[in-house]
Amino acid sequence: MGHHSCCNQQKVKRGLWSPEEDEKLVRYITTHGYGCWSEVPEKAGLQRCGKSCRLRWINYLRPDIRRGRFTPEEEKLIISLHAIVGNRWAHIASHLPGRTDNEIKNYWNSWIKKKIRKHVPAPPASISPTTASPPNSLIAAPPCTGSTGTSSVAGGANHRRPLQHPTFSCTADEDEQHHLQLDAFMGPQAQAQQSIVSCGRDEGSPPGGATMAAAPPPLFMFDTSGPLFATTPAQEHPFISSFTAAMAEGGCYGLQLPPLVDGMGAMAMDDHCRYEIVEEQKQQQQRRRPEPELELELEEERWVDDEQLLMWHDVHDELTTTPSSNLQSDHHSSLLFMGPN
DNA sequence: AATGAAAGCAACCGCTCCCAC
DNA sequence: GGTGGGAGCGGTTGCTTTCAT
Repeated sequence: MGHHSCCNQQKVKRGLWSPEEDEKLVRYITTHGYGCWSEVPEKAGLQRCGKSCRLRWINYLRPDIRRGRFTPEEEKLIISLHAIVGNRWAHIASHLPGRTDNEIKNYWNSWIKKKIRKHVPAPPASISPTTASPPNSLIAAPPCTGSTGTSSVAGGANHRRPLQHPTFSCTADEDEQHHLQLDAFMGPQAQAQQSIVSCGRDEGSPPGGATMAAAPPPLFMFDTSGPLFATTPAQEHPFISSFTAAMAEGGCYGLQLPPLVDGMGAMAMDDHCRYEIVEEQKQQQQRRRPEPELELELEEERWVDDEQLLMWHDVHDELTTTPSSNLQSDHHSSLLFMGPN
């Protein structure tokens, strides 16, 4: 435990910020900038550590901060991005102007909690590969599985309390409408889920347990349970066809998505290379095979649609221009797609 | 009206990365 | 190449607010 080195050197105040402290910090940064956060407290006359000042500024005092409820568009974006990059809140936040990673993280975590709670009453029998859910509904595993990964938008009866933010307030009916819209958005993805078969979860994510929260299923996956590069009927899904066509047109890697991280392009080598990679993926999958109900849930939640494809391109463009050192996510490494060939 | 539970949110903690030396 | 400090990030905690009974 203990505090940061910058906090040990002086007696620092902790806890909530007072308006006076906020004012001091804002006044200082707006006039001097924040070249070195460790120097900010002293120069601004605050008895806080630099990290605390930074956090306060970034999460609350920044002039461009946008507060209030997430719009449906923002929610969609968060969901899509989370499916792609996982718990990289700062990265997700970079796609939502005015939103902070902390805010998105809090939103996501509370959303996950709602989802889990919603499914607590569901008897185990309801989790059946063929009967568990209506077409547009996605299933959450019971809490004992600890599954909190990428997930559906749980609309319907389970509802939020009235909005508290004055800038984005709405009535309960509007709130309901808001989430119905979100459900409508999520529907096609659930329908497309059969297009995808699985492989490659985050390294180090054991089956079940809370770590699933940090290891959402990748957006694109491939089947390692059958013959190498076997085509599944599901791959005939229109999305897949259009997707592979787009890949071909874009001069991408043929059977694979363009790499999200540096070095992944090397995976598009020869068959021998691919074979080794797939074998490795198989072994990893064996090590972390989910429990049956979890597996079902993951299957339920594999969804893609054209909008996600566009999102994927955006993110890919960004990630491929970002130094790989900033993108160590195993999540990215699992982002492969094997086409119908 | 009182009280406990749930939800929302701000802030802290610990870790990793980056960079200067 | 090794080291230390600063910055940034994700996970977690705990306080406040709101809801339900």
